[in-house]
Amino acid sequence: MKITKAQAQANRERVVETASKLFRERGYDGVGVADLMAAAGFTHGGFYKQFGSKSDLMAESAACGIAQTVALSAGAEAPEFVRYYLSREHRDARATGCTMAALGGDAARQSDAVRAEFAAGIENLLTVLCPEGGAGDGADTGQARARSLDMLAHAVGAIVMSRACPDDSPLADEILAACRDQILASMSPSTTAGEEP
Amino acid sequence: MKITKAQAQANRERVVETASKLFRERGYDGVGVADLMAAAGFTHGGFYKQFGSKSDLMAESAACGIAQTVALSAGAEAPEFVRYYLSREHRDARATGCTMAALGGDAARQSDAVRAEFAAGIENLLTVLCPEGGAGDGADTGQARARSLDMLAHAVGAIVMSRACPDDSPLADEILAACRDQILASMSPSTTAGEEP
DNA sequence: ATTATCTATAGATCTATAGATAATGC
DNA sequence: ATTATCTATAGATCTATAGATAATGC
Repeated sequence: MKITKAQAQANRERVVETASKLFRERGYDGVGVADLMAAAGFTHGGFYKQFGSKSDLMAESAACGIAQTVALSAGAEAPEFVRYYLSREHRDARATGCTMAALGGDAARQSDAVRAEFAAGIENLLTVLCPEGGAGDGADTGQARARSLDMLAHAVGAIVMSRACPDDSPLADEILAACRDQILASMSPSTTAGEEP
Repeated sequence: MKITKAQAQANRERVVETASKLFRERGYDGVGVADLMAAAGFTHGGFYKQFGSKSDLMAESAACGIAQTVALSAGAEAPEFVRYYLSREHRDARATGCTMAALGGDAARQSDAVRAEFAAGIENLLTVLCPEGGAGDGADTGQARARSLDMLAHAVGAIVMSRACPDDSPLADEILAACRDQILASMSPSTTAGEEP
């Protein structure tokens, strides 16, 4: 019943990826260790040789999930990304969609370790969404960073609110459309400069 | 051990209000029936004479919680409400703050009955946020309604994202400030008309 | 010999129900 | 007599641990 070291490492990664999806689908409290290990193809006893606790895995799987969103957004133009993020397809694909939208509310009630991974994920996403806002400390870079944070929270809120409505609810689609139009409109006039007086 | 009919009704309402707060603080799965009844001052056995199931109570307490936010926003000017909603005080007061921000993510994984209460609550909030968008079907009322939905999702997203960061994280405050400034700026030029070409 | 995984289980939950208790309201 | 609440408990979870098993890797 024992396999190679490399296989063991791959098995561990499979557990993290499976957890990342199951948690997004059912929430942190909606997935038991036994459930999760069975979904990854193991028995639950082995879990505690791979991870210190369920909470440790939650932090690791959050980092894994957010990294997927960062990788996805790195290859896309901003409006293209917004159109995907605010789509019905993304809203309805909870298990593979954005971790912040699926688990942001749960994260608020988790350990600081889990929330630190969320914060780190947001910072990583910022370096991709606004590369110019990374280093430096001027008013322009601060402005770009603020606008990216605002856009991100705006998009996350749209998905959260849309998913909180019943399936096939017109309101759910209305929320997505309203936010998508508004975010795209706020981006088109000028991507970097603000419109404050 | 029996009390008057009026007292029994008051007791039932106390359970709903206690649930509304405890759920916002710890999530739907974070509060057991025994916990909840003890917090309201009862033993857990009585719960099932008051409610059909825990899920029934979740729907009822969601309606109760959202009604509080509707009542609060009804008495305030829009910018005043935005400044309160996007404040650190509101973010840190989970048990008494907005139910949609606290439980929107959880609601997505609950029964259609729970989500129907969320949708109804959003509609109620809309009649308060944009009275002009209620009846009628013209382009202007549709625009006002879309802008209100957008503003609501935007504000909810800001609270969700801010709470997902560690306590005392600078990023958590930065998200609030960025969204507050952006929402206020988007409101000040013209409240009803859009800025599309 | 080491170690990745499995079997079995302890101990603590959680939802829901059954029957007892005691005060209201006819 | 009715009924709001309480006591006690069933049955199903859930996290975590202990010890067995069997293949790797020295």
